[in-house]
Amino acid sequence: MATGRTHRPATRSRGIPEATVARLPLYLRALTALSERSVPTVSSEELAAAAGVNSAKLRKDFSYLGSYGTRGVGYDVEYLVYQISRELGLTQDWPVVIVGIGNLGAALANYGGFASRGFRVAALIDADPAMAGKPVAGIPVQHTDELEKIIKDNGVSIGVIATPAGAAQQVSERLIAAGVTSILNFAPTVLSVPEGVDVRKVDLSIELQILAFHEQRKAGEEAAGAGADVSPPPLRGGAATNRKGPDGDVPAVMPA
Amino acid sequence: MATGRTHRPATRSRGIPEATVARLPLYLRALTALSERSVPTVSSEELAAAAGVNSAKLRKDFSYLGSYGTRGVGYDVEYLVYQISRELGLTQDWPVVIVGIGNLGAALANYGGFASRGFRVAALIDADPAMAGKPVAGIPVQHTDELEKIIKDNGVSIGVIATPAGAAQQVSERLIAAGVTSILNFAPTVLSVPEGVDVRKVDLSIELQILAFHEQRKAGEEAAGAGADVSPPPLRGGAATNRKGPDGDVPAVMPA
DNA sequence: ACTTGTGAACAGATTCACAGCC
DNA sequence: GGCTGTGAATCTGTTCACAAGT
Repeated sequence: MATGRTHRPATRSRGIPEATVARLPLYLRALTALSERSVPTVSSEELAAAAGVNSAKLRKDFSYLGSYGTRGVGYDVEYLVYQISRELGLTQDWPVVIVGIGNLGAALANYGGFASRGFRVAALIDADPAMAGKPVAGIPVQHTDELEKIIKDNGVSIGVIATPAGAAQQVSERLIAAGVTSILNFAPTVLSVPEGVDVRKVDLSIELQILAFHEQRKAGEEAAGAGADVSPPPLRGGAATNRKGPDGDVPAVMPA
Repeated sequence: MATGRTHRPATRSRGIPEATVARLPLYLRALTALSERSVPTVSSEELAAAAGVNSAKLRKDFSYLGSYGTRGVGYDVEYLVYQISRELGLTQDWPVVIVGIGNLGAALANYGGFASRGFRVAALIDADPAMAGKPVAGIPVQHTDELEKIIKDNGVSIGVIATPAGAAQQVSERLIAAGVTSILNFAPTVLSVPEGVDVRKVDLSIELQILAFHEQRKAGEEAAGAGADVSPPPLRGGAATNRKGPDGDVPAVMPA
């Protein structure tokens, strides 16, 4: 097995940190906006502001791609747009399929930013026979039975799952068996997939819960600042070790 | 222990790492499923598998919340559901507004997982006067003019932005001015907000671009393993230092 | 015997701060 | 003078491995 070194940073300029990869699309968007306004060059400071990050981070990120700037001047906008696009693999067109054309699937199909940047909706797939043939966003919906054929005929390697949670795992298995190796999952489930398949998930309720956590904390600090006590009735003593409510403690959530 | 120390880990059990917070909703979902199947206890190993993480990470995460397990046995499902819910602030109900009732906004409004877990759609808001009064997901859409009043009357602190990119910044400013302190942004823009306001973003095209990056890399490694050359025409020499195409290099993207 | 809880080691990401080049 | 590129320092997160508790 001399191949497939997925872990080590390889020789050198390969092995861009994951955190950097996740920011490249952000930079690309900001650069595209500058390009449309025909701005020729931009400093790390300006670009960082536009992308919502700090400039040291941006420079470090770019340093993984190569030395694409000019000291004392900044970065050439067009040049960088090309380099980042290439690094992200957007100089080629990726056909994607969307499975599950409910409200969300339809919204995704209609989303413009799709086509604009290297992606093409190759097909819409839904399990409901009544949907078959109906056009959504100008593309006729096809039945799940056709899934394997569609994937193969179009050389699709990226699939978007927008089905109900219950169907997602099975859909992912069919996609993968047919040749898909990257999945964007909107269904609120953990997908289990074989080694080598990438999954990214987008989950509304998780995001809201994270916001709620911080929101609650803000309320608590505010109250503390004003002199009120933060934790009124529920447990959690102040002692460092040996907490844990023994048993009379789970208040009105459902248990016995 | 004066007031509002937002940065240091405080005395002790405050200061749950951000990465842990982001996983709590995942654990909660897995636990809820177990709870529905009336499973009384679960080991870190089992729960970790269900949540798609490894067990050491899960135990470490839980250790930030307190000692809620029993050695040799595992965790009590109901008890943990309650503790995590409380930690996330889901024992109270959070009213949220959705601004921008296009395809996506409607999909979000219809999304069930919303109401189920501590969130309540208090209002739908859209700038199109033609939408006003129309019910979406059983809730009548209200006009943007009412935004401030709606936020204040309902004590909304979490807003969801599903408008086009161009409107998002302005909408966020109005939400914040009216009292919102957490925003979930689906518009493909960087929002700039004052200190103390939390923003999380969900961006389809960023996720796809990250997948494309890995997809491209897979294709490259495969080719390399098979003996083919990875980088056919474009630049990027192999030399370690002193790269950067001097000027005849930007191939057919748009520049001069 | 089994599983949690956690220090300690490790790995990854961010920030600092400045040398190097325009 | 101004701005990039990057080592070094720092911070955050993950994994290991085992002592402690049931």
